[in-house]
Amino acid sequence: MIIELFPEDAMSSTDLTRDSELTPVGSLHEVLAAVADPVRLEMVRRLSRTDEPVACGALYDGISKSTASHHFKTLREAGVVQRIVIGGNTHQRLRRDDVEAAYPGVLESVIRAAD
Amino acid sequence: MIIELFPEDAMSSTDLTRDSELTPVGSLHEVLAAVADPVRLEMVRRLSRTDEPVACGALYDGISKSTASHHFKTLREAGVVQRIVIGGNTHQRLRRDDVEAAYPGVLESVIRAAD
DNA sequence: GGAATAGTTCGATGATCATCGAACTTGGGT
DNA sequence: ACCCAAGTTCGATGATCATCGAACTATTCC
Repeated sequence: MIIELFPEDAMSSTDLTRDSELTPVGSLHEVLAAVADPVRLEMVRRLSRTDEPVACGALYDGISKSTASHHFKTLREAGVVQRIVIGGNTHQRLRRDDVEAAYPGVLESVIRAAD
Repeated sequence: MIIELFPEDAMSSTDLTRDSELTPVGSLHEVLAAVADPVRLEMVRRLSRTDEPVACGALYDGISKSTASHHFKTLREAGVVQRIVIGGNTHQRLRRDDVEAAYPGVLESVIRAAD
């Protein structure tokens, strides 16, 4: 089984084997705007139920693949999630500790409020 | 000196003497969307420096009165601030405790992160 | 190699929203 | 009574963004 980790903004279809350097967490405004959207908040909520990477398909209902992909990108660019490929399948992992370090308490309290 | 308190959504220009029943704090999505905007976040940040109501004019720079009024309305409808008239001048008061009760830690951590 | 599956990207579209100026209202001061 | 200062409301405008389908890419399985 192959596990690949993507740097956030250097994703191109012909460049899939970069090492796992993570984008810094975005501005407070970016993070808040990311989790303010109901669809993305639900994605974050589901991700928060475990510390494991979660397959994309398990993170949303009722929207198209392309819309979901757009929301993943927004979350990734804000530094809230990280894309991880496991055995050819894309997963998302919540960057709990990174966001906590940048903005202590923000993500945790939002997740608690969303439950 | 006269102090008047407005219920959030029953504000009309001919109805200025209602008692001070406060709107419940809005949904998590409303609160997050309210503080996600940079202009409104700065308003909240300035309000958080004191527990007193603050005059409108002291809460923003570089935008028009009408734009500021729009942002105040958004914050009020989300239940984040309350409008208070003191001696004929409009002030805003941060509803710290109400938001804290509804979504523990959210507003406090955002304010701390904004400083 | 071919089919099937998973995800991304690309336009396009419609909705939401931040912004402004202008007109209006209200309250205070002269 | 009159004016001035402070806020609100009303359209209008431009920007941003959520959404979709379609086309494209990549990976696994047969």
